[in-house]
Amino acid sequence: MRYWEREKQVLHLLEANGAVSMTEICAITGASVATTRRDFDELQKKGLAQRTHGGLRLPQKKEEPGRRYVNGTEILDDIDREKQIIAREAAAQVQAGESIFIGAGKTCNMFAALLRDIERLTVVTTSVTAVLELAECPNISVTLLGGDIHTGKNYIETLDPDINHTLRGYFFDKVFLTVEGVDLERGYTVQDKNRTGLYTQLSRMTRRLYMLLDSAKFDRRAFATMFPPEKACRVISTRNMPDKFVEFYRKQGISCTLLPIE
Amino acid sequence: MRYWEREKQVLHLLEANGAVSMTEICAITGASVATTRRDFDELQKKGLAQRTHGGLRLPQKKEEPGRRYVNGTEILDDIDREKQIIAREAAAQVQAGESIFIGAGKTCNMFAALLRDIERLTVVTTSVTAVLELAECPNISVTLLGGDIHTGKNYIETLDPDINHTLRGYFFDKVFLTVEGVDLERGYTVQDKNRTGLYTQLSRMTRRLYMLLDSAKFDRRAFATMFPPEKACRVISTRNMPDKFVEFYRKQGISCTLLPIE
DNA sequence: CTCAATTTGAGCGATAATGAGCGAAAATGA
DNA sequence: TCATTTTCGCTCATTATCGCTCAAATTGAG
Repeated sequence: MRYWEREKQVLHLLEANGAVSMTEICAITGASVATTRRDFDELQKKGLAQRTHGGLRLPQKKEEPGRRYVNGTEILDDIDREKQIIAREAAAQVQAGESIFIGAGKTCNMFAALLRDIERLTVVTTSVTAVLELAECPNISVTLLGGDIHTGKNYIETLDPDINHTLRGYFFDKVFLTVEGVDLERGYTVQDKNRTGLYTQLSRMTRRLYMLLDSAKFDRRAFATMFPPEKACRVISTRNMPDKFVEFYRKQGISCTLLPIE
Repeated sequence: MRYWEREKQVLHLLEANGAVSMTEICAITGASVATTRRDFDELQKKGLAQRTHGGLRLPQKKEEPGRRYVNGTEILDDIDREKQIIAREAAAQVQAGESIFIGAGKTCNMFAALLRDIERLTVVTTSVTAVLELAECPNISVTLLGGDIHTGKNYIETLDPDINHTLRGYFFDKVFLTVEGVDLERGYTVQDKNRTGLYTQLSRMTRRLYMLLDSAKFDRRAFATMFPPEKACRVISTRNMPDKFVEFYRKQGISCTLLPIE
């Protein structure tokens, strides 16, 4: 049986059942598992099916662009669980009447969602998703900084390379940021260079700069460097933080909260 | 039975009964409890179900305060149907490569959602909800103007009384706005006075200012006046527009599209 | 026919899925 | 409340599948 015949067969069965198994197809087409495997790879490459262990399934309905269910706080894996624990600790630091800045990222979304009951809170942010968490809270005054929309996996943020003049005259009791990576040599790094200007400026506009770092951030380098790791700030992370970072922060005298992972 | 078959079975039964038991599924699929347990974990991780002792339940959709599901495009009544028709006509006016401004409101949300496939579109807006509709379209450059967050029934917008300096240097091919009310004496009126400055400025920054007016807007007065009704602009509305408005616009030589309500 | 390119099949260690067993925790019922 | 039963979470051994490479078979061109 030639490969186009096999492909036709596979697609037919796939259409009918929603999924087919490797052994099933091998039996029907008479081809070896190696060949069937290659067929499956091919079909996946064409986007006609999706490979699974032991078989193929119909490609999941693609959500329309822009219509994606915006949910930047859902816990999907262990790293998300870490983020949630970190967000809780960060939220515990915020008190009524304070003015804070919130960065963009999933941890920050979770963090924002935990602030709803704090009285007379003033929040400034570049995160559209964080705004969604707080928009309807009458006790919280939310200001969204403007700029071009950039979309990450779990967040939407605004980026404005000339943002600094907008911030003039503000002072924050606390600033909460996440980054894409931390590295002892390169420091805190982010993917978009337009963020570095804002974040660096923010570090000068507060006495309490919190970095929220889950364990996926350590020893990773993103494109643009913001500031060196010894820059004075407070770190909230989990016990998964590698020893060399723990030691480094301790040596620098930087307050470093390591939360247990329940 | 492979795991995708089990998943299909489980989801099917879950949909039908609202809950399934572990032993039940084990019997049906022929898999061991260990495997079924893992399946359940997987489904919970995907957010498709919620684990309980001895089984699975449908995830309860809880509406936390502030976490209200932001859906600014849902059609709930006849007025919404009008808005949808108006939005479609407005979207038909937009061409590839243009730069447009979108205001805040349900009609504008619907309008934004219809722009996703237009190539090389530049969108500037104060509507956070409109941004959500367009954020993930790579063909569209979206800029969100900053400001304080204000929440309406069907939208979230930013308001900045000093916005005008940010707009300096921009020019829009078309500007699409809605208002809270139109009145032949008072003109276009909105609830928040901070919007009038921006909207008045916008009317000077384009040659094509479209007003999107459903029939609930006529003969209503909101708090703040923006500009008089004879101010040059194009109107998109439905045949429900009262005759005196039709006559007025015609006398003023203002282009006025009256759409049939299907 | 020869030779190269493509397609297929087989073997290999690595990886993922599965099933069974065990102590701990939770639900059940007196 | 306490004892019993069920379920849970976890680990470990087993099995199936995966990804890969290399050899054999098939195909097509000169």
